[in-house]
Amino acid sequence: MGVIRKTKAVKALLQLFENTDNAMSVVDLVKRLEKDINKTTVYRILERLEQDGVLHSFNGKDRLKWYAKYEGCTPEHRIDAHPHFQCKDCGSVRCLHTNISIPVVENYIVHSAEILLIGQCKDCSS
Amino acid sequence: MGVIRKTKAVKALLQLFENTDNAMSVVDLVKRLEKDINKTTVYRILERLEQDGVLHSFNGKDRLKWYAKYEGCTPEHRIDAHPHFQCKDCGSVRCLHTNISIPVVENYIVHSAEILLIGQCKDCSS
DNA sequence: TGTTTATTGCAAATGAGTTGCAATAATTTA
DNA sequence: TAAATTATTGCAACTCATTTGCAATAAACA
Repeated sequence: MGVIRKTKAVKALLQLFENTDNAMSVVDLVKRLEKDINKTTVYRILERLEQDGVLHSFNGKDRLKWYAKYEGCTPEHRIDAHPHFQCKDCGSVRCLHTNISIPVVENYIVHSAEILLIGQCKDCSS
Repeated sequence: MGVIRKTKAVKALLQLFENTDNAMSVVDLVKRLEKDINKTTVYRILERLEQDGVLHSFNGKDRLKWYAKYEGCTPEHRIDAHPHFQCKDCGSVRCLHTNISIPVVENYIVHSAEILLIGQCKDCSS
């Protein structure tokens, strides 16, 4: 578990996650930071932050890579994973704090689970 | 619900799904059929077959599009979705016939769920 | 048969994510 | 503190799955 240097770029990225529980796609993050940070750097910082347990990543229905704050779960203990919800109208993604138990499956050793619920968020259904 | 013409290309594709319960990635299907069917055509036939309820698609951990036979579930009734399992060693994907109940989530209308379990398959763990 | 409609192939485009490399910045060591 | 080592960043070019436009062909229908 290396130490992450709090460079200017790292700080700028972390700041975007500070005031929200929303997940953000890398595409979106790259766009928001493109004036200050290079695309490649964004990808690499996110990778480091995930390795260090600050963020976690998963794939959206849109097949983009999404990141959100890690909030407690350890990499070894992801089987009772929290689901993510993606709104099919606006595309936004949130971590849900409902834990879903994954049953033991015969013939398969399950290490982790990615649960993506798809539907409509509050804003888009009203 | 349109009728799918059983063209030569459609038949060739369906045949690949006939004797297996495995899911197949589009990349793999394209490769297997490249002598006879154009890549674009493969993509389009798969789309049609999904619209017609013959196949269903989902995303793998590898961010590829995967297809498998549909087996009973209707598009309107996917909430108690069956999970898919992807082996992180060999990359193979299977539909599991274990139904997982998705809890009702406040503030979100859940239409469907994508549950991907990641781990080791029988072949790779022995 | 002639006309409309669906299917296919091809080439080129799109766009997310990655790689190699040189430049810079931070840290360590002498 | 300066030199040496190590980590971070930017840039350009690349990879590769998926999509698009368009013309050619095949099937269905009148």
